[in-house]
This record gives sequence, C-alpha cells and structure tokens, in this order.
Amino acid sequence: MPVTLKDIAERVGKSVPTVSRALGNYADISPETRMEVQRVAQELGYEPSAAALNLRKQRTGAISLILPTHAQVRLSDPFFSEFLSGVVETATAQGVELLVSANLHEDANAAYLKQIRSRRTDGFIVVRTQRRDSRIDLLREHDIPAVAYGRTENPGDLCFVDEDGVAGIRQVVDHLASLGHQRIAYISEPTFLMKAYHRLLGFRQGLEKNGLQFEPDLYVETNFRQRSGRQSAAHLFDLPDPPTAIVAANDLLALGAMHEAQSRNMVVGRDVSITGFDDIQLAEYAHPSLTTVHLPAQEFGRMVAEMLLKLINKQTVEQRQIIYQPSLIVRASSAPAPAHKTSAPPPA
Amino acid sequence: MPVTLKDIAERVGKSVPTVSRALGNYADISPETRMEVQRVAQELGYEPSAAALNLRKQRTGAISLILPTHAQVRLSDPFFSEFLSGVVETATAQGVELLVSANLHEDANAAYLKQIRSRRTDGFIVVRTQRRDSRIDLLREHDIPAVAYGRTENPGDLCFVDEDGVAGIRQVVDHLASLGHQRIAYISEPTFLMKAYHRLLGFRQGLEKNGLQFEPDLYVETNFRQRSGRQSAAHLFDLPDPPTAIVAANDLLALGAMHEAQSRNMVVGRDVSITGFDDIQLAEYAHPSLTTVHLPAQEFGRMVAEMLLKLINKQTVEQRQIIYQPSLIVRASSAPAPAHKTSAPPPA
DNA sequence: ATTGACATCTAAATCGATTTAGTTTATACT
DNA sequence: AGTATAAACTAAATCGATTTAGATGTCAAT
Repeated sequence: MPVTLKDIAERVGKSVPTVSRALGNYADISPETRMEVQRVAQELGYEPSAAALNLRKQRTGAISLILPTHAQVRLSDPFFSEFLSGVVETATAQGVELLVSANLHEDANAAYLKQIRSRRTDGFIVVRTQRRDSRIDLLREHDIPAVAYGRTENPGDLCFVDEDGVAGIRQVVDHLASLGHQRIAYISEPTFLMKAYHRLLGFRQGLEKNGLQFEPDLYVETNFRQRSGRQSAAHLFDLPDPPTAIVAANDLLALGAMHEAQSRNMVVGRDVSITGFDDIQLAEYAHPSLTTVHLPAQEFGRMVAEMLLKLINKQTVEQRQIIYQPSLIVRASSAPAPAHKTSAPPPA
Repeated sequence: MPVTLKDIAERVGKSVPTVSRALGNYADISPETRMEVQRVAQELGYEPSAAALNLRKQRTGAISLILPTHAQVRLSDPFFSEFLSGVVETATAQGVELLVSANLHEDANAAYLKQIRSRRTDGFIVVRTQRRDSRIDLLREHDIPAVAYGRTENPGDLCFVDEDGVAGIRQVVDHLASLGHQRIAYISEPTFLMKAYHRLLGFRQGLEKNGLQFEPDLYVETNFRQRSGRQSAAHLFDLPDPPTAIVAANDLLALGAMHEAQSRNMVVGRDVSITGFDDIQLAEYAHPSLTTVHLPAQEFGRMVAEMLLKLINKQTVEQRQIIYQPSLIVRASSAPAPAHKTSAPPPA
C-alpha cells in the first residue's frame, strides 16, 4: 500500500494539514514537528500522490508529444528519435513526465482535443509542422502552452525552434554547382510540411543563384522513407538525360537513392553525387559516407522542451523563435561532375 | 475553462451524481434524463478530468517505460525506436497513455521507485534486461504489473517477450562456417545484458557445433554504437592473423565494422564477411546490404504492450513468456572465405 | 387508507493532497 | 488584570469525479 499524508499524520500524532505544511517547510510549524515529520516521511518512503496533486493544483507535471500519422511519419525515423531523446532527457531532468502517443484518428486534432479536455498534460510539443497547421490553431484557441519544432504560416507568434532549411539546401546546391554539376535533381518530402517546403525553396534559390534552371523533370515529390528515395532515384536514372547529382530532402531518402545507384553499379561519389539533409548518425557510416547538412537533433529536442517548460512555469522566454543556421558537411558521396556526362554547355 | 460534471448538472438542472450515472448508462436514470445529459455533454465537449478519475479509481490509464542509462543505451538506437513505436501504437489504440522517461540517477531503481510511490502509472515495460536485474525484483516487491522485453535470471515467473538469441547467432555461425570461414571473430555488447549473453552463448555453441575453437583473441566486448563497432573491427584487423569473418552482436556494430573495413579498402563480402543482428531498416540499404538476423522490433513492442495491458486489466494472459525464433537473412555482406587467407588447414 | 414495489433522483462520503480561515495556548505589554 | 501578539496547530473547503446509502414520488395492490 502506498504511503499517504494520513499515515504520517497518525505516526507523528498530528493532523494531515500539519504534515503537509511541515513537508512544505511552512513557517508556522515548530522545528521539532518539522524534523519529526520529515524523518517519518523519509522512513516510510513517502511520495505525494500524483493524482491528488494534479487534481488539487490543476497541474499535471507532464508534457505531451503526439506523433502525427499523416504521410507515414514514424517514430523510428532516426532524426526524430534523436530529437525525442533530447526531449525525454530534458523533461526527466526537470522532474516532468513525457506523454507519448500516436494520432490514430483520421482527424489530426482528435488526439489533441482529448488530451486537452481531460487535462492530462500541461503543454504540447508539436512536431512536423505543416505550412498551415490546424493543431496550432487548436492549441491557441484553448490557450494551452505549446512549442513547435518547425514554423508554420499560421498567424500569431508561435514559439518554435527550427532550422534555416532554405539556407541549408542552398549550401548544398552551391557545393554541387561548384563541383561542376549542372543537372541537379531534387527528391522532396511532401511539401505541405513546412520544412519540406523550405528545403525545396532553398533548392530553387540555389539553382537560380548559380544560374541554373529548375527543371520539372528533375523534381520528384515523395514521402520520407528509404524505399521512396530508392524509387525516386530509379525514376531519375531512367530519364533520357539523367542528373549528375541528386539532392535529397533528408538522409533516409539519400541513402535509398544511393542504394539504387549502387544496385545499378554506379559508383556514388564518382558517377553520381548524392546529398542528404539532417546528418543522422548513419550518414557518416554509410558507404560512401554521405554529404549532408548537419542538424543537432538532440539539441533541438532539448531546446524545445526547455522552452515549453519555461512557458508552463510562466518564466520569461527570452527567445520565442529560434532559427538555427545549419552547415554543410562534405563527405564522400559528392564529387566533381563526370566530364563525359555533362549535357549541354561544353562546345564539344 | 474545461467542462466538468457540475457544468452539465447545472445545464440540465440535475445533480452531479445523476449526470455521472447518466453518462455511465446506469439503470436508475430515466431515458429522458440520460438522453438530455448525453446531449449536453456532447455539446459542451465534456471529457472527464484525468486527475479526478485517477484519484477516485486508483488507476492512471498510463503505462511507463523508463530508459536505462547504463552502457550508453540511447533512445535513438534504431531497433529500440522501432520497438517503442509498437508500444506507442498499441497503448494509444487501447486508450492508454505511455510515459517515457530516462533514468538519470546512478541508482537504476530510483526512477522506478519514484513512479511507483507517486502512483503515476499502472504498470511498467522493462527494456534491456540484465542477467540479474534489480528492477525486476523491485517491481515484484511492490507487486506492480510489468512485462519485460528480454528475460532475466531472477527467480519468479516474469512476463516477457524475448527472442532466441542463442539460436539466432548459431544460424549466423553455421552460415559463415558453411562458406568456409574458420577464423570468425565476435564483437559483443556488454554481457551483463541478458541478450548480449545469449548471443555470445550462441556464438560459442555455433563454433563448437562446426568444430571450431573459441579464440579469445577474436573476441571483443564493447558497447552498442557504430563507433565501437568500428574500433573493435580496427583492433581485429590489426591482429597478426586477422579474422575472415566478423559476427557483430547487432547491426550498428556491424555497420561500424563495415565502415572500418571499407576505410582500409577492403571489400566487404569479398575480403571479409560481416554480419549483424536485429535487421534494422538500414541493414537492407547498407552497401553492401547486411547479412543479419531478423527481429520484428515493432511487433515485439506491440506484444509487450498488449501483455502488460492484459495484466493490468486482470485478463488472463495465455502466454506469459514468449520466445521468438528468429531467422537469418543472407545478404551481400557475407560471402565465401577468401581462399588465400585461410590460415591453418589447407596443406599447402 | 395503508402498504409495498418501483422508478428516479440526490446527500454525503471518498480518493489524497493543499489552502483558507480560524482556534488554542503561551508570552509580552500596559 | 486585561489585552494584544505571536507561535503552532487544525477544521473545513476544495479540486472533479464515483459510489453508497438513502430519499422522494408514483402507482398498484390490499
């Protein structure tokens, strides 16, 4: 049986409120009583009932993260699980629980609404923001503390942590262009997602800056997984005039594309250059190692969690909107464009 | 402001208990009242307060999973995050929350004890079981429902889901032996972990069965990560008489070992064979694709969660101990032993 | 008219804490 | 002696549900 204040009260011969106040170090408790109560509490291994506290304080001591199910998002995405580990660590370090659930409904907001109404959580971490994200509207309506990983185009001053995806991909394109690539393909994540939209934007800006044209043929929009990366790459390689470089919107897509190239006996980093985004742990260990844009996933998780906890505790959040400037990591999967393959310009 | 029973009671002009009973479909409520109450509840978007329910019912509607911190276990382990996604899905589908936290204390049991005492959870999922696991003892002492992923050597009939690691690695060794390998190295996870112990056991049994000797030189015990796999492989390749095959206790170690081999310009699947265990998503997409032992990680997560929920709901658990028989997936990273490298037997 | 049976409903207790508003006792001050 | 003040404690209310034990009213049977 768990230990309650009543148990302690009986043991020390005082009332329940006295015990409560003694444990709370209130001034109107005599030193002797305080000591005795604390000693007994320790001895019995007293820990306050979370449920009673929640009810009384209207505070759950928990934050919530609901996994979106749209577009085959999976917890097992290596980037996301790094992010999550940052969240978990921070929450635990601050004595707060993390509720993780999935949204199995069609309605993306059903899970949120249920948690809000049943008052299970003190705040939300929103991941995979969409350009127009109804979850944000819902949370704002109910005035629930929330921090997003990723921006939205919703009105209002959302708290978020994000990376500058536009700048990230622009660096990739600069890099490839400087290696002489002219036919650069892009494999995109679904662009209703804010970050996919930014990355695509970066790609187009990068092309333009380097005097290259955006060619619809060299653009594929798909989802997140390796399999999709592979299929998209297959499509690109089958074009009459295939690209010499493929920019993938994330590392998993890039690894899938690499796999396809290799299964065609192409040497990645010689016959074709392939780049990713995120710099997941496996990017460095891929063969060849993957040129990508580094994001501190775990750190993002920490930052988001910390911001949310401040919001909940009504502390001032000095920076409500953080945009991280990522940097390019050049590894072996990108190399100069093969000379013989260059399609248009050389007057040969 | 959240909606309470009181709000509904005022609206329909009945008492709080009546509303409660109407929503609970009790028989002593007139059909008209029942209908009216349910209509109003629907209209106001009533959802019972989780805290009030917890307190009254002594049930939290949540299960808990505490990440162990020993031996650099990380949430971001791809196998583990697949497992976790199975847990999350099952919990959510059954209307139960999942609490995820980390154990940041030195004392592995501190986090458990705190959750038990504060009655935050209805039960635990225990991962990364150790041969002798004090967490299991603690949970048994407190009589808290718990299901482990992995066995222990603790006394008592623990509920668990596990794979037959011994049989899994034996298949790997059989496979390599049949390819002519005689110098087979093993990179182990820390063997205080039950599963690492089983896999090592399988390795030794496999050697014996194939008439090979266990050579301490060809054995490295390390932790879980790619980096360790790489370092261990470096050590093995630097031996005067290096192995022709490396069996890694998991896929990440194998990918690290592959990376080291490749950085020495060895061709994996020709100059050396390397195998993994777990069959994480990336194993298939590695280059060369990785020979490994398949485990249905997500399915394990589902099974564990389902078993735990049955335990909590006092339903009969038909199978309290499940040991899955894994099977070998042969891919490109394993191949016949290079003829010239064979060390002892050929009478050349 | 009285009794019993039934249908509906509600007062009060409960879960385990905290907080508000007192109460009691001792001490100090005039 | 009478009053004010402070110290140390507690009764009662509260958070939002559920449950137990009754209360009330209606109707039928005697």
